[in-house]
Amino acid sequence: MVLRYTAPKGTRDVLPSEAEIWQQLEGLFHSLAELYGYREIRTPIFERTELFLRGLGEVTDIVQKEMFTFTDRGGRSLTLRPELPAGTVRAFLEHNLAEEGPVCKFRYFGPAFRQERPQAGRYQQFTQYGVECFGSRDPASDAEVIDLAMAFLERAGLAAVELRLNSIGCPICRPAYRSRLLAYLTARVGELCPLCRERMEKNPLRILDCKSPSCRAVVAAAPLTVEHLCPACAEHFAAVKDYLTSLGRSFILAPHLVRGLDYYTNTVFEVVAPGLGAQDAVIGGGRYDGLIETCGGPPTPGVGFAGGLERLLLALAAAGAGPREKRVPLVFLAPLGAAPKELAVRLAHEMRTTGLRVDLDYRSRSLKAQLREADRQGARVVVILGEDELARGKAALKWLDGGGQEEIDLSVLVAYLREKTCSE
RNA sequence: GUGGGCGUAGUUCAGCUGGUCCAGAACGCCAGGUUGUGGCCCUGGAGGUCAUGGGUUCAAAUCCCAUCGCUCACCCCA
Repeated sequence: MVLRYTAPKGTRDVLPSEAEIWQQLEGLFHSLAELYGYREIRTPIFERTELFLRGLGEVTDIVQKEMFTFTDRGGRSLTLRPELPAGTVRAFLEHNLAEEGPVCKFRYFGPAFRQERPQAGRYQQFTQYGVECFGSRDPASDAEVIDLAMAFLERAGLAAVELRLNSIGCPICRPAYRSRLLAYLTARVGELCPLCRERMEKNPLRILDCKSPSCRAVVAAAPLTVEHLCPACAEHFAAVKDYLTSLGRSFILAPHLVRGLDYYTNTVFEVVAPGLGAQDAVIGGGRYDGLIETCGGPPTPGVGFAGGLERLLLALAAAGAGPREKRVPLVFLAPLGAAPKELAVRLAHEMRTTGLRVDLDYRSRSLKAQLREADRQGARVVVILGEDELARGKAALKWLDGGGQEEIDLSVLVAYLREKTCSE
């Protein structure tokens, strides 16, 4: 088979059979976030490049090698958003939404783009959903965000997940911790992988997260962030844990968890699911009290999480779980002959106008073929329109789930079908 | 950016130590078995330049090279 065109690398088509699950998950996310008070915000798919440089940090991998950047005809540098929080912050500041109240809570859902080699659970275009809570420093907000993330996964049908939690401190306690860590690592630098030796300069915290066995051995005895929090951070972290416990959300302390984006402070967490291969985090998030200021706004605390829908779908498939599909009952029209077909076309129009889901086969095939088609589509009932029935002003209704067959006057057909199929 | 695996019907795959393979199976699709009755069953049918290009050979889906594509992993993240 010679294909002239294929979808671009790292992108995928959501075919009709899958689109239904997408709709359900999207709907679930919106309705649940709504219950928690997070209102939807939709921002552009591309932004000025500088926004991401500032927001994400110039030394992050995303900025250094993963952005889809282009220049418009006016010579401005634009970038397809690699994540949604930056645009959300921009809109928050641009429209002075902070004026509407001390705490602003947003949810978002939409495509994001990163130019990197695709692999299981990682795409160049993926769908990011998440929430942001701006303006609250309260640990209860951290707990709320995490609770919402977990509730969403739970309701989506993903039961076996693991919530991993850590605190990486704030600008007050982190420098001190950082130098302690560096002192420890410098003594054993020879045992680190080449990559981590480079990290010593740029981002030593990331070494804690390295998967290389030799680094893990070094890191096992390294000082931990949680042991060097300032009193405020320690208190905050303790409160987050207490809140989570009282909400019935169990978690696993992950002292080596550090997230790859510069803007995180205090709480960081991720939710991992089994069966996902190397990319097993379905949701990641945390607190980022410095982000809004970095983007040019007033000092404003924030917490949030972001998840990838494609990854969630993979996890659901691996777990053999997922939301149940619930479709509107289908009425299938099966005309036999020219005159009945003409009537069927008009009937279908009328029925659809009244809200019935109706389909028919225009190919004028045998009744057997039409019934097979109805069955294939999962129809609830077939309306058989033959010359005989029409002559008597009637139609035959065949209920496909074993309910038998009956004749109904054409004059009351639509009302009858509505009553029978729209009641549940 | 680096490394491994793979590209055969709509789908999942078999065939790959070269020769009844100008290629098979299952599922799906179409039709018949029931001159107007689905799902199960039976029968038949359609559907593939074996990713593309080149090479080796009397002979290549099968060996070699290149290109393209997919995939997994590293890096990093959703």
